Amino acid sequence: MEKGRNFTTDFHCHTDYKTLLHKFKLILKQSGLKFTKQRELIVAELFDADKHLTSEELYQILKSNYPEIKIGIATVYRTLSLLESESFVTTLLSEKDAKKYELSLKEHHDHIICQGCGKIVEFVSQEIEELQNSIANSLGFKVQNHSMQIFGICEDCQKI
Amino acid sequence: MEKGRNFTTDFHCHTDYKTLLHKFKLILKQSGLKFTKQRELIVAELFDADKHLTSEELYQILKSNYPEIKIGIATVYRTLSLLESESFVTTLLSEKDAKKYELSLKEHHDHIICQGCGKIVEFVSQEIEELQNSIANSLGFKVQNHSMQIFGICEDCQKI
DNA sequence: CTTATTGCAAACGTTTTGCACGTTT
DNA sequence: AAACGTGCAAAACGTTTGCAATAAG
Repeated sequence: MEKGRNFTTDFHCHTDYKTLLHKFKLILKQSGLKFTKQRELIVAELFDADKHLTSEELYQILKSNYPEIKIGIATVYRTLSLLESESFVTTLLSEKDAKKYELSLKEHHDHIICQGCGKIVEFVSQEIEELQNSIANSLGFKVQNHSMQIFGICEDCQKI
Repeated sequence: MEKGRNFTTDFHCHTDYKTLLHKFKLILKQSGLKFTKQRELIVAELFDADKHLTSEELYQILKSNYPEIKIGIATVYRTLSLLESESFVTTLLSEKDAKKYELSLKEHHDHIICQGCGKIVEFVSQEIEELQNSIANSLGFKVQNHSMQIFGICEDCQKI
């Protein structure tokens, strides 16, 4: 953690593509599901993506990167739902647009979103995490998950 | 704040209906907008509601409580958008359903949502608020707003 | 009398579904 | 061969919009 900061924006990606694919195949096998070309490419593109993707964005990327294979948007939706239910991807709800997905490769983190340009910065604060857990416990809840977004204007957009 | 807790679930509602309505009329007048029966009833029902409402729920309540007046769902959507842009209501995005609205009568607060029964408990932690602001500032963001939801299983649902 | 607001229905963007065909196991 | 997955098109869902009629200021 950087000096003087009570949070970090520095995440470690624990997983390489080979390990990820193996984990994915394992999940499929355990549920009696099949490993298809379409599912493979969806995971591959999520791995390569450097940002959160909507189903539509992912679909367009797949069509343009792999013109030789057939893919329908329904398959993208179905696969993302599957991945979400397996906690293989993390979902970000947005005010205006569609759901956005990213692989759950990184450590858990929260998001700060610029309302000007849509830029997303990820961060995690151990202090906040602990407070959230302590609050939920006091209220008798067993925590499954949480999401926190800060909405604001980033440095660049403030200059405009 | 209760002893031994680093948060509170005890909010004060600063505003009675008369004051609320006056504030609403003022907003309308300042924007050159008109005070209509439909807008009045929407605000009245939001005031009476003891939970977050979707546009559809609010529409159904209005039709059943006031069968004598005409109301269309488009008006409910338009009015909620107006109220949202004036920060008169607070919006809660949900994973599955539509947007949910509540009047911004209470102090700012966050939500913990039971995935079993949908129950929503509101809370606020001054410590978390301060940490959020300090993180955003360090990242160069000017904070406009933030939302935090914890998802879990409430005490009752854990027994089932 | 002017302007904003309404209800309606049609349009919209996102997501889901039914189905016949294809692929994986 | 059996079971699951696929693309396609249609449907579903929440939400927005164009419009002619209506109500507020």
